[in-house]
Amino acid sequence: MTDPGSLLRDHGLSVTAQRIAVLRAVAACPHGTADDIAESVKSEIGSISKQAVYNALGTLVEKGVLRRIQPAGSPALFENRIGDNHHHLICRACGKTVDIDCAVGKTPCLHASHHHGFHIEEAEVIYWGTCPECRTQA
Amino acid sequence: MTDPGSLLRDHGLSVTAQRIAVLRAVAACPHGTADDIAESVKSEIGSISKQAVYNALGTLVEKGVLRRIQPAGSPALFENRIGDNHHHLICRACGKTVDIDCAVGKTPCLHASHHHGFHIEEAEVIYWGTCPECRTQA
DNA sequence: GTAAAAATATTGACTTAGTCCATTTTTGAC
DNA sequence: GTCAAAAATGGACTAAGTCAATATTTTTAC
Repeated sequence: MTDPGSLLRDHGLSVTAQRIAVLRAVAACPHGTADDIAESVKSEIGSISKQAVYNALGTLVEKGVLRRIQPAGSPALFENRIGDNHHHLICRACGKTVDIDCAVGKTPCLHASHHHGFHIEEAEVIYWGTCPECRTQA
Repeated sequence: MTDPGSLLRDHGLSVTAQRIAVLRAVAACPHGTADDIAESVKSEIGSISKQAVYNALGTLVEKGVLRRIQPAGSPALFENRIGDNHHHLICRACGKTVDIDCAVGKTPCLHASHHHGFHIEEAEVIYWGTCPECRTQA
């Protein structure tokens, strides 16, 4: 991983212990919830306020350092794998989330047939299914 | 629209005034939130409990009569256009949601390159962009 | 290195979307 | 019409996240 300090500076952000710890936590738990990340940060630097976690995550998503995915029926998840146009495959039963490379392979990998005058920025794809473990149980 | 009563019976559900009104409300406001639907139902049959709205919507989604979409940063939306594999285009600025026919045209229109042993049931696509009105304002 | 300004963090109340549960009412089958 | 099962009601509750005032830290300018 790039040094978190320079990563922040490069995006014009102040370097704070909280933000560095949040970056580390996202790297450590990919597809983690805000809460997972808060827990992970606490175990690293002792304590952090809920608000600081949300602020940091929000700012970092805004600057394009992190990506937020928000699947139906789940709190938002965060990941640091960005810019490669990958998608997500989520288990309906247990919520397990894995990365999936884009089926087509380039960005944007999809084109809407009729865009209603919208300017389309991004195509987000979520595959829903059942993971091997949950399939065995059923 | 199919008669709501038979639609419910066909799916093995009891026919109640609340469910019929919910079906009508979803037809009347496509891409409405649970709250929009509750309001619409109230104006039709006078009153309904919040719980009945959630129960009805949940059951109907489960039976495949309605579809739930849950975009980031928005409460769940419901629609009755199902089975044609269409997708959604949402304005980041104002939240306006429109239907988009599948770019490829058949179900499932996408195939994950590596499915990690998952059984994939559905590919959900959300296009994010800016609608013509919001684009003019910016 | 210091001080002022700007940015960020803390705390705690608050909001929104939705769930849980005990009770009452309605529905469908005989 | 009766009765069991299904659904609706009402109200408390929870989870995820936002707001806003204050305190602290970081950055910038000297």
